[in-house]
Amino acid sequence: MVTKKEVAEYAGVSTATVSRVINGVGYISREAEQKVRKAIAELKYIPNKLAGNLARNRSNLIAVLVEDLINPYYMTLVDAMVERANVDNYVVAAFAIKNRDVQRVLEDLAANRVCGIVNLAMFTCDFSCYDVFSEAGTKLINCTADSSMVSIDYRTGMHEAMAYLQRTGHKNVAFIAGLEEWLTQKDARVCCFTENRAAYGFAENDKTILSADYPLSKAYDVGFALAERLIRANEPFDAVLCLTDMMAMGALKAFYNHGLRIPDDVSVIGCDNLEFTPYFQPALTTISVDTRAEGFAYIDYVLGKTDTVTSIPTHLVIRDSVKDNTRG
Amino acid sequence: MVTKKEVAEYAGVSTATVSRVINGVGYISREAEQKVRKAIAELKYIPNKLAGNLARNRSNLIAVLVEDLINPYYMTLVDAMVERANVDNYVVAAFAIKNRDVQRVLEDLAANRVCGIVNLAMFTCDFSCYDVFSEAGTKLINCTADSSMVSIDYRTGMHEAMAYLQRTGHKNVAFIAGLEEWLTQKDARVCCFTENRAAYGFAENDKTILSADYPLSKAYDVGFALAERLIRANEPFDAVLCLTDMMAMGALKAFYNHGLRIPDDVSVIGCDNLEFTPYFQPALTTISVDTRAEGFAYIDYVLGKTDTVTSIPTHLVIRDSVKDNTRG
DNA sequence: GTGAAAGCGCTAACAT
DNA sequence: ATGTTAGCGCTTTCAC
Repeated sequence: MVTKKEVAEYAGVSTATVSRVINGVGYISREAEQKVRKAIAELKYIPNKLAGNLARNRSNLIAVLVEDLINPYYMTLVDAMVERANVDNYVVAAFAIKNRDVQRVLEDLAANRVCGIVNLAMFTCDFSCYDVFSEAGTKLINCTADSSMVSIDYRTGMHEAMAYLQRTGHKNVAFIAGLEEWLTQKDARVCCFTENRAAYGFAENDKTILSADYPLSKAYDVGFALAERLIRANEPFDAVLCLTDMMAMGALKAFYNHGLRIPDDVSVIGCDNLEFTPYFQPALTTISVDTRAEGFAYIDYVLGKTDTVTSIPTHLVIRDSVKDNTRG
Repeated sequence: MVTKKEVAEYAGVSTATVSRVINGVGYISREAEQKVRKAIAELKYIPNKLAGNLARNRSNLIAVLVEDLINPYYMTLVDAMVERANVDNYVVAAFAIKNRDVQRVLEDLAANRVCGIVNLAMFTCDFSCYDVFSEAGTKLINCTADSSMVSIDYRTGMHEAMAYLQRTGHKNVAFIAGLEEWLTQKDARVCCFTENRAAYGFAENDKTILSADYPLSKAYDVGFALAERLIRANEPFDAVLCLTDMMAMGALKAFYNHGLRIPDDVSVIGCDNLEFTPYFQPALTTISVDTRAEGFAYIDYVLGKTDTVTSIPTHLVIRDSVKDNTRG
């Protein structure tokens, strides 16, 4: 493969000049630029990023840690990140944490001198793991106890959802949270719910806030299991909030299996607004998160374009899974 | 960060010796190995792959080209590839082709000297694009007109599905193929169907083999649209084969909207056995592809562990979306 | 068995 | 405005 040196010789200039036109940095004469561009085109020169990365001791690889690659929410996010990173010629690779030794993965990332790590997985890990990265100046997101630079404003969407349930005459709202107990109590969606349910006229029944072991188990399995638990619990409920759309998918199935009609017998609201939720049966009413903005924010931070915390908007998307009890 | 040289000095040997113990190549005395391992541990040495990649002019990056990152089938595949690649310390990154200039993506891959490209997307591209890679010895899958090294044996699964539909008394089987006309006619699943439908006693009605523009449009949208078209076509059908599970998802919704009950009014069979198809309503009967084997095969080929063509098995998974017409 | 040294292709500081 | 050159950290050949 043709090297920068060959291009330089072909164009009758030095490698530094070639670098300058490629990186668009420093002064170049119109004439020199012409010659270099011509040489690049004619020799079909393709810069070797491997060498560049080594020289500046920093790769153009951004790592995203996810629980599992099939999760549509994370992948929507990754999609947005890829898009944003690409405009600056960075590549993002997703690393699935599940079933793998986290320590080993991190060593891999260190070995490849990734320039940033976005942790989308909720695994727990001794923070000391990350020393090597902070030393190296790697940009970290959600990796340490530091307050995150990107925060999702779930409260707006939650309030819209709760107001909507109130308006449509619901009284007993259950919450399929799915996370482990201690995580459930920290989740912004759940907190917003427990803090405000009284104000919206909902019963304050903690027995209908259900925890499990997501993301250890798959979201739809968790949703299914918790919906069954809810049914068996014999507590009143006329609506169910689900932490994620995939949990809602499982819950829908469980209700269906038990002969409960949605939304006639029970209303369901999801969260994430995954692209295929309109195809759920019934089409799911859900809280939409601006994942594009979220993904962009992560990359902008990693690339040093932002250093203020970004708030990601959410809002309720109304479809067919909530019944209006105030009408016949 | 500590370098190989520092390790060498600390251990009182040369860098070459350190390399040897790390790569497990060449002769090393028991004693030297001890010292080196000790030095590595104490200095917390992490090899710099950037430098290694440059020196051997070949990265440890395997690129996977996909239509879009949210497609669960592709991501299941990518998941398997990641797993397999990781045992040899290779990293795989997925590149979404949609909405991006393919040429630009390929240049990116070339610039990063990826060691292999697995093309899972069905985009069309002048094969000359790939010259630069074959020159460089990059392993290519599904990138040129060459017969692929990995082939999915859809015929087995299709025969099982057709036999099952025959056994359960179906006569008019439609096929939601979704691809463009010319691709539909080349698809192994569709071909198997048209070649054998008569043998299974199904009507030979080409009007119920439906094409569209997948993957340009989303699979569920295509499935939805084609199911509607099928309903309006006024051709008889008592069962519908779908090219993919996601198309089936859309089709299910369309049938439901038109008051058709599945499987009572029409039977549906999907393909791929996505992990959440049990949660479709009804739970989807579908042709399962061994995606794990498929992903492994791709990586094994890229890593030069295989050079014979691998055949990936498929089989029918029976759930609740097909009615047994032979019983009451 | 082990070490010395010549690259790999590029960047960036410095010189001109 | 352009050229020179010393690394970046590792691999690998060749000599000992």
